[in-house]
Amino acid sequence: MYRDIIKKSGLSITTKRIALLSALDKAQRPVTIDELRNQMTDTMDTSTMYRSLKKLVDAGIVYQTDFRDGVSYFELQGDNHHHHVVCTECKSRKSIDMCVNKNFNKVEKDTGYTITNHIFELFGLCENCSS
Amino acid sequence: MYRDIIKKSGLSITTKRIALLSALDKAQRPVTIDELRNQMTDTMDTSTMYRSLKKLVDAGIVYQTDFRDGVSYFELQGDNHHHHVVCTECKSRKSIDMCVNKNFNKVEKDTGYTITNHIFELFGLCENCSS
DNA sequence: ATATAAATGCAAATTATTTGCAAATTAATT
DNA sequence: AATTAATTTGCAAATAATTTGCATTTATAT
Repeated sequence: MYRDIIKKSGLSITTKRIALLSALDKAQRPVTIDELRNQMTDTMDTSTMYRSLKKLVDAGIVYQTDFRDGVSYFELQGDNHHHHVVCTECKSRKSIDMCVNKNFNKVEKDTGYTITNHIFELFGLCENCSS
Repeated sequence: MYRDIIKKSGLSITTKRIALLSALDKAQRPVTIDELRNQMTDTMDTSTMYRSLKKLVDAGIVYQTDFRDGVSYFELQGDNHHHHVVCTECKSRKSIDMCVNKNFNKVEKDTGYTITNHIFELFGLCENCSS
């Protein structure tokens, strides 16, 4: 349940945030703020979306990423942890299972930072654009 | 030599681009467009910087990354390939040696994409901010 | 040398994201 | 349950990074 997910992070449980997670869940792919708003039945102010998403990202609940097209993308961090390849030409994307070893103990010991989340994306040319 | 690096990518060799690479080389850390312009002796229009950097990034010469503070960062892709940890609170950063296995053959086979570059960043709390 | 293609500067536009503040909602306390 | 304190939300406006069109200059290919 979304309430439990939010609660575990220490954030306040609000109807808007539940709606937000529900919309992200429905999308099942990285979406922009605009796409996200369209997915939502409930209305939600853009600034509120940004503020809430930031907290959910910092809490590790939402995956925020950057496909280098000037917009932030958000995706629900589910069990099927994954990343993407992006064509630098046509901007098409595919999901990939590959991930860096998620055990960040060594980095934490070396740097003193407590790692809560990460970003990993591959860029290149798709089959169409490389020919 | 910067000329050779540019040539190998098939881009035109211009004084501006050489100045750009030289400035990135001097910086030896991820820099924003503004920081980069300050490093440069030669003047260069902002739009030109963006356009040239995009090509250098696509060519795999420059590493472009995103620390989630609304600005793009650029760093010369040298021999010392590395990534970073970023504090989500105070925005402080450290370099780390850790990288995903750079052998992307399996991904290329699975997706049909030709991988030219990637982004990988860790986010969390630094020692100060976690206490 | 000449022609073609690519890169540059300028000025203006676009658009994602942030901020301040008052009202509303949620969490904590008695 | 009722009250207080803390957090969240909406609104409107501001901020600032990035992009675009076009004419000119510079680099590459013939």
